Amino acid sequence: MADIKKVATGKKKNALDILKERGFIEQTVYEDDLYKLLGSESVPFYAGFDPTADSLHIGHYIPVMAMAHLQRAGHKPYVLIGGGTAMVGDPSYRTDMRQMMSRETINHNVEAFKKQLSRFISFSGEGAAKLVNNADWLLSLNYIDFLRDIGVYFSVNKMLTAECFRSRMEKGLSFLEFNYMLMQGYDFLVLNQRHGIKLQIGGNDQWANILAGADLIRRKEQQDAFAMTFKLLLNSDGSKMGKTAKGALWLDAEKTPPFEFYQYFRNVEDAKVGECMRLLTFMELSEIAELTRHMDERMNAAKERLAYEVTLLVHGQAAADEAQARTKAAFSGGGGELPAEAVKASPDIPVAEFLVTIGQAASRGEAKRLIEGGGITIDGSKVTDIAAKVSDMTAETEFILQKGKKFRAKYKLI
RNA sequence: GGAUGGAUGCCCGAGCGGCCAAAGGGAGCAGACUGUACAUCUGCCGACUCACGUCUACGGUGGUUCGAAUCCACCUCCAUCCA
Repeated sequence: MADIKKVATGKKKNALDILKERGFIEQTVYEDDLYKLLGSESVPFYAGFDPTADSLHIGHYIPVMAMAHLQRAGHKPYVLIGGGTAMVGDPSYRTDMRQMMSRETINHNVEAFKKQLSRFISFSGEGAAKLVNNADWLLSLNYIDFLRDIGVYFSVNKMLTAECFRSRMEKGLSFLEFNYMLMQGYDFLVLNQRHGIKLQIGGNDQWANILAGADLIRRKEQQDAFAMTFKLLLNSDGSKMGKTAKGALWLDAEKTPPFEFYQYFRNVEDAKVGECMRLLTFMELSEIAELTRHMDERMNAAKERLAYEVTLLVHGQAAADEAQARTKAAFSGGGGELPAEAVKASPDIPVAEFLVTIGQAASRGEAKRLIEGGGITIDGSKVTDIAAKVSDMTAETEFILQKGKKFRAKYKLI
């Protein structure tokens, strides 16, 4: 990982160039002016996060990395927690209305966010990042004042042309949700007035909302305000990257164990490895180019590196090392280094039932189907009889069980 | 407030009295091919049972019927049109 201070004090490169060459940028406004601004002074900027869960997930990763790059280039990050807006729910690109949240839940989530964010951006020292919560100004808003001071600047006609609302016109959109754009625009205005923030960044799905704020500042305050949105990580079939069977890929070790997290990146498709490295790690571009030069099995080395780097950033060195070691043990044969998991069961337990016990099958029926499909191997020999007991397969009480190609673990019966 | 249409398995979606644990697609899991990739192909895909089979499921509650996801009544929620 690059040293923050060294980068910050070294010969400064324009942050926009850094983000551009790594492939972050999707859209900007007044790009030339923004470029000059970023090149001439330390610019306070912000990105908003909805505290709708108690962990960030991979979808937040890119804006967070962008914040880190900007901070390293000498700009000052503000993390806006949407404690107030979360009580409304962002309608953007959603087919259903979101659940509204209580203040307690939101506060709990904010704490969790800060902890995770501090791995990427610094909350102390010079240019420290700051956390702000829009509940602080949104909750005390007076409706009439808001309509008069802010409402006048918004054209409903214009709002309706925004893609995020248009797609909702068929399904239905409540007035509550319709106001989300005004509130988010207001956030930008407040932050501009209080902290001199001139730039909002975010995912491209936030483009309309970010623009609303920048426009509001330009019209109401006659001041420059800029917007920047980032690419979304997509699989080559166009689906969002980071979806797993269990839902999102979380940055929280409890929700997505580091090993699983590591494996996700170990398995990204070849074509996306370079992109992931540029967007999700601080690796040098030249090194990335070198590692991803060959589109064949040499790609595996690049994927190992990617998985390691990303896990290191998110979970720290110990977790990254462990994930790597477990991977070696599980996939490079052997198994001596695999830690054995103790399971309370007799050697006479049927294999099918054992699979259910260890959580590798949801029901005995599924376990039997797995065996019928030839997916289960114990100590190297395939289980072929659905009624087989563990003791039929091995005389040992400690053995290696494989399910398919990707699951391999050692168990000890007690 | 009125009229009409709708609610089906993890998701989308067909079924419209017995042949329905419910077509088709997606997701998922396993197998083949590989490089722990992508794409492709094959199988599986409610629970329990070795199995015959049994149970639980088509928004909710009742009803008609030998038999209901399918018909009827009421309720809940959603959409469209009219006011």
